[in-house]
Amino acid sequence: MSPSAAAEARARAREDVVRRIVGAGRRQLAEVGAAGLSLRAVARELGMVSSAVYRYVATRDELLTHLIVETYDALGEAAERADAACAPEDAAARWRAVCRGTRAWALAHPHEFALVHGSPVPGYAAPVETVRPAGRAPAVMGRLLREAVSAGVVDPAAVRPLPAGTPASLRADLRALAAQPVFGLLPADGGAVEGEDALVALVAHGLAAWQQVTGAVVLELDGALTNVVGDRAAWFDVLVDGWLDVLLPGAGNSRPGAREDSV
Amino acid sequence: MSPSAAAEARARAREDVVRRIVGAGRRQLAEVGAAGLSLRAVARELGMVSSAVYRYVATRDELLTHLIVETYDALGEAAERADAACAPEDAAARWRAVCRGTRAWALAHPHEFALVHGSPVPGYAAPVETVRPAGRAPAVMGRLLREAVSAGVVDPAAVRPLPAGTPASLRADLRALAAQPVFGLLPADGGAVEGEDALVALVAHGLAAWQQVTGAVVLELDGALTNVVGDRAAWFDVLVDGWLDVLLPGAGNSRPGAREDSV
DNA sequence: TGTACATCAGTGAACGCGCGTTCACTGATGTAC
DNA sequence: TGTACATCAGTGAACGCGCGTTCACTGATGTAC
Repeated sequence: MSPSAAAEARARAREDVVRRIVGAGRRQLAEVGAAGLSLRAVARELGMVSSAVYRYVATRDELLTHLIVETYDALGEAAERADAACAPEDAAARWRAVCRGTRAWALAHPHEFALVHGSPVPGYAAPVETVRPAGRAPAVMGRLLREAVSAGVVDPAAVRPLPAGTPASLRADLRALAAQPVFGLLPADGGAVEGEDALVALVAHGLAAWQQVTGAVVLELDGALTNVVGDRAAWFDVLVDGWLDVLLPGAGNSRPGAREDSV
Repeated sequence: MSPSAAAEARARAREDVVRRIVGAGRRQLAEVGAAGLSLRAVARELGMVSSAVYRYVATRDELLTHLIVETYDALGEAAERADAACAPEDAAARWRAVCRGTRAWALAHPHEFALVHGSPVPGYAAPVETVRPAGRAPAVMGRLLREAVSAGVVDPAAVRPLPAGTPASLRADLRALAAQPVFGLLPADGGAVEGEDALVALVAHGLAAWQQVTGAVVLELDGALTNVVGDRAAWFDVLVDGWLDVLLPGAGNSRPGAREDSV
């Protein structure tokens, strides 16, 4: 065995153990939630002695960070998959699919979802590595809007404008958001574009819709709908459909309404 | 001192100590969050020995329940106060005030807000006493809508109907919600009412709006807007104003837009 | 008016628990000469 | 080919911590006769 080959094998083995540790952490997380996650329990599940884990993970918080990154990725992948299963030109179907996919993933992995969208774990501050994967799911919605505009599915003239009283600072923030690669609706260099106001307004609607959808899922997981609405999936669909008018105005997208299984 | 007077004095003293315990718990909560709340720390803050607390509170979970009830009440009171400060006939102003008041309270008491609207504390199940106070803040929005309808500010004919595909079970849930005392938009006995569909739809919009507003606050506290929007208050106002068209259609409520401090 | 008794708030020690983290160690594997 | 050495995964004991909860107790206060 050549020296480098041996080193590679060692590295592979290391990575494998790290994967098993993070996997055990994820199973723990699903059972007891982030606040109850413990390195000792992870070691126990893996049949290691607790101190051995420290060969692979420097600290409990580092394990948490791994888990957060993995969670964002899994959530993003769920959104991407739901999107990819639709006909690319059917923006309304894509929007619905992404929303439903997000909700389904969250219901299947409540503790993991809470880890990234719940109250922060006491004493833990999310490090930088966490920021990039966090954008993966929102990016799906962004791409969807961008493609709808460039395909002419959305009529910019029909986009509801921002309220007259919107402060300039907020307009600037939203413009910057529209220019980010995620949306790519405006040139990043800040150059003027025809119909810019409408595109900025569209991004604002997209952000609002994302907040509505994500917030609704958080509240549902929280039990906020207990004794209020029984058929939560149907209610979620109503919520989601309510945005179609706003996100995809013009071109006959208005009030597409009915689900496949509707009455 | 008569026997009963002595008993009363003892009872008053007891209540006072319970109040101080819950107060210390609240301060703890604000500092370390619900997961970190400990009876021992509460006792320490009060200068008692930890076992003495058990004279007043049977268990850590009972203290948590006290805190949850208090939190719902404080949040409800904030909403009520914001509402009461408005001219009763100005439904749009009331809606904005209630939303802003809710957000302001949440920003001022993030851990308490997370206690009732965040991921549940591991191993804690909210008991029944918790249900009634939970409805206090939503009730404010309900009352607002009911009064807007009965004062003729809302034109039922202009209310956007539910999507055609809404399942009957969901319609029934929403109808039941509309008939609850909170809304009081439909008779509780289930008797038919003219324009019932519109009122049910209005309640649905109210529920959606409540989810949007509450969800947006949860996500903001979570840091979801970090590096996205700087002027969060202005963004929240845009969100809130966006619902006016839907919640208060007709009678010139449409697009009231501008804030007092608008450009 | 005085004494025996009951009530009950608060004390202090102790229980058993699980945690994160450190540290000196063993033993296997691969490397250098 | 054989021996001395380095690397490093995993061990086991220990540290100090804070927690929830129990229990036998002291001491003050008020009650009954």
